[in-house]
Amino acid sequence: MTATYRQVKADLLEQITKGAWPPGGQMPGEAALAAQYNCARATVNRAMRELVADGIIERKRKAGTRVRMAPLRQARFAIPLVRQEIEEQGATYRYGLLHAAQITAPDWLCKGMKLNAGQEVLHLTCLHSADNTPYQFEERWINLAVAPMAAQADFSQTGPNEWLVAALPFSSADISFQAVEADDQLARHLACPVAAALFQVERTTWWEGAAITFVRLTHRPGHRMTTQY
Amino acid sequence: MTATYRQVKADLLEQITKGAWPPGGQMPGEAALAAQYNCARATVNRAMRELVADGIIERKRKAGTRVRMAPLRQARFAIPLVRQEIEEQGATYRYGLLHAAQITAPDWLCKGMKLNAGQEVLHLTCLHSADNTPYQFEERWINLAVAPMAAQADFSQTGPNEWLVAALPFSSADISFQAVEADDQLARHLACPVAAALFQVERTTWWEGAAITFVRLTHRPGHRMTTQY
DNA sequence: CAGTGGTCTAGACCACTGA
DNA sequence: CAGTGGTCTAGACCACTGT
Repeated sequence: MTATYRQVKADLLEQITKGAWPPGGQMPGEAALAAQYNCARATVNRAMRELVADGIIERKRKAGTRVRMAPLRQARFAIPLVRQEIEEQGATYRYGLLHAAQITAPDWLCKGMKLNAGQEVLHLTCLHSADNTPYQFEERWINLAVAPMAAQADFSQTGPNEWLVAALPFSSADISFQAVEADDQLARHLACPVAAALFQVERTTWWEGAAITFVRLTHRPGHRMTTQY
Repeated sequence: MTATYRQVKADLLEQITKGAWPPGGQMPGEAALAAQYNCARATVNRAMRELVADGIIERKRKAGTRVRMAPLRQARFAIPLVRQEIEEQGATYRYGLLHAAQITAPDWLCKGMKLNAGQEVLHLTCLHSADNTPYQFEERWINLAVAPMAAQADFSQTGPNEWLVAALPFSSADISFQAVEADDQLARHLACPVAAALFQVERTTWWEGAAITFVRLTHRPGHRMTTQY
């Protein structure tokens, strides 16, 4: 009876769960397992590579494979596009551009985006609504040195995020999540009391080493971000 | 000149980034690419499987491979153990158990953990400090039906999380993140003003379909969770 | 039904690294 | 330096699914 890599992976996971090899303990080598499962070494290899990706085991050449001491707890979460997020809840999405202006990047922004002092950026503020109630307030700065075409783009109908995703699809980013108290501006736009606790996401997006955009997304009170692992 | 799967992956990514195949557009099949890169089909296959995992492309049998319309934006983040998180910042970790009691699960908890009404749970509150200032307030409920040994465990020296990780290492979980206003209890324990905005994590941990524990971790003001993608 | 990706194999060579 | 995982190959069969 030969085994598929899925079966091998599942069985190994079960053995680990049952404690066949204690955390930190060494597991048999690929060759041994291949013999045991009556399959090719490549099959065992794939199963074990996935277990590494899942944070269950660690492998080192010569040293062999070990069960992780503390299982690496990690989760993936989707970075949502506001429009999708709202529409998936069955609500009507509405977008409004509140303000747009070309300005000289302030110091704090230059630091975060690694801009040269005096760099021109496009500053936007927008509001995303669900069923006509404020859902997310967006404040964004776009680096005009990297994305000069943003100066001509029309953000009155479509959010800058959707424009950017279309214009520069594949990029990397730093993200941070935090809780903030609503200041006057946030309270006004999100129709909530001043000092309400708000969930805020900040994201700096990079394109070939240069920052394209920094965005601060502030959600209405009670917003939750959820995921599983 | 043959190519490794890394080279193939990198080159495909570059082609995609350059727009060689527009979003939604079809890419060449594995056989064609293998010929083009002068490598085995398995090599191309591995490269493309990783691009799928990265959310860049979509593949279907017979239909072929396409560049994703909207690149799947997703990020991984590590679920930290408070102790590690604090020690990595170079601070001294201190743990304190504030309260422990066996109680009957309240209704709202039964819903979240899918418990039978009247189920006994262990309720704990703890404080994690960094350099002797409050860092994270933990409120936890443990399902004694699934983890009866928790009733005998000593949580006065070690946090329940570390105990659980050791006792039941591999499990799945639902997580949610949100901003909350400090109530009296939180303000007292975290030494912050009432109504301060706090970053809160809630996590339900499952073991073979049954909830082991529900935990609510509330961080001191200003806490940020960060990651990259 | 036919084309595409999914997976397996048996064997090979290589790179890293612990003993 | 020797053992372990990392990767590649050439070929094969299979499963799914669009046409």
